[in-house]
Amino acid sequence: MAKEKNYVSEAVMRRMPKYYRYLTDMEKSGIERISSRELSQRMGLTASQIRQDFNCFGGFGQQGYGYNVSELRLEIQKILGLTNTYNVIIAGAGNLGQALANYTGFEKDGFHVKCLFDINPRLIGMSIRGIPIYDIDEMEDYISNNKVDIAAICTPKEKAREAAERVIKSGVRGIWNFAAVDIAAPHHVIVENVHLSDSLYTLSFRMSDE
Amino acid sequence: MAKEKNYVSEAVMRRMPKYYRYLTDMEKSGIERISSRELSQRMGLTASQIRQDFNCFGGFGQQGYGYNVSELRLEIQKILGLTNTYNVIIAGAGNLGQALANYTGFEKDGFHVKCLFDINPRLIGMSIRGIPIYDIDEMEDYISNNKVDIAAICTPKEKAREAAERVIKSGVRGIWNFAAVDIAAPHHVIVENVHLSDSLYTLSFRMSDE
DNA sequence: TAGATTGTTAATCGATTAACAATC
DNA sequence: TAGATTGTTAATCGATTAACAATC
Repeated sequence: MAKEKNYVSEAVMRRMPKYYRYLTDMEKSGIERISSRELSQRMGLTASQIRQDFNCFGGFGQQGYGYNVSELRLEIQKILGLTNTYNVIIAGAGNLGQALANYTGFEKDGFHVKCLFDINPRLIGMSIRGIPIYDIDEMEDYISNNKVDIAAICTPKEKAREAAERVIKSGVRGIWNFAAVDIAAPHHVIVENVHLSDSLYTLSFRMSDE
Repeated sequence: MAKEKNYVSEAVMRRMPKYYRYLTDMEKSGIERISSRELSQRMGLTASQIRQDFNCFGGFGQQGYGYNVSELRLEIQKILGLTNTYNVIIAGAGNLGQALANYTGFEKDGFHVKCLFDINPRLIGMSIRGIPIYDIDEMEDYISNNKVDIAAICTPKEKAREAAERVIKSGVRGIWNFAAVDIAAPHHVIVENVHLSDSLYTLSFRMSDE
C-alpha cells in the first residue's frame, strides 16, 4: 500500500529509474523474488538504502521473504508515472532531434513523439519514421490544439530559451532540455536537463584526476 | 595557486561543468569580474557553496574584489582536464552515434571524434562529416594502433557490455556510455553514463508528482 | 583608511548506514 | 516454531549554510 506521495529527496528520486531498470531486466530474466541484500549487490547500493528508499512510498516487501519482483516493478512504474501516456514534440529537427524521433524505445514507456519542429525549410515537410517535421512557426498552434505534455528542446543553445518560452506559453507541462543552457520555467512546468557537455566534462575531469 | 587535487566529492564534481559553462558565457559577454554572491544569484546556488567549491582546489579569488572571470574560467578549464585533447571513437553508428559524430561543439573543448564502428554493412565505408565508419571487427585493432582515449558506447543496450569489454581490453581509458545498462570497468577506466531513459523517467515522476 | 568580499572555521541540516524489533 | 528479512528508529557521516576573521 503506497503512502501519499509527499516530499521525496532529489537523491531518492534519481535512484528510482535505476530500480525500475533493474527490476525490468530481472523480471525479463525470470527472477521472481529478491531481497534488499541481493538487490544491493547487483546495483552497488546498500541494502539499508534500498529499504529506506522504498519506504518513502510505503512498504512493498514482506518480512522473511523480500520483494516480489513483478509487484515491486509495477509499484515503481506507478511511482514514476509510467502508467500514464505522454505526447511529446521535439523542437529542433537537427541531429539530436532526429535521433530522438528515430528511437523507438520510449514508446513502451508511454512516450509518443507526435511531430518535430524546425526552421530549416529543407527539413519542413519531411518525416521521420512517419513523424512529420513542421515549421517551427506552427509550434504554438499545434500545442494549443493538441494535447502535448512534453517538449524536447533540441535546438542550438542560442535558440533554446526562446523555444522553451514558447512551448511553456502554449501549455506544455514538461521540458526535456538538451541544450547547454539552463531554462527558467514557472513552478508548474518541470524542466529536466540532459547536459551532454557537462557529462563529457565530468568524464574528462575524472580521467585527468589521477 | 591550485592545491594538490585530492578527493573531490561527487556533488562538487558535478557542479564544476556548470561553473565552466557559466563562466564561458560570462566571459563571452564581456563580464570581467564577479563576486560569489552575484554568481550565486545567476546560478541558483549559495555564495557560501561557491566559495567552498572553489576552495577544494585552492583560492582563485581576491578579498574585497571577487573573482576574475577569465582567470577563474581558465582554472576550472584546467581542473576539468579540458586543456588536454582527447581522441574519441564511437561504438555504434546508429541514430545517436551519428548525431554525436555530426555535432561539432565538442571539438572546441578538445574532444576529437576519429571514427565510428558498426556491424551494419550498409553503414560500413560511409562517413559523417568526413569521419569514417568502420567494421566493428576492426575496433580492437584501431584502438591498439591509435591513441584512443574515450569510447562512446552508442550500441543497442544488448551489445553495450560486450562493446565496453572490448574497448577496455584494447586500452581505452574512458567510456561515455549511452546505453541503458550499467557497465563494469576496472578501477583505472572511468565510466560516465548518459542514461536518457532514466532522465525521461525522472521527468515523468516529477510531472505526475503534483 | 574604509568597504567589500574572500577563505575558512563552526553550526546545521540532510542523507546514508547501522541496528533491531516486528512479522511473515 | 525457527529463520529470514523487512520496516523503522537511532547513530553516523558528509554536505550545505552561516559566520567571521583575514586581507585586498
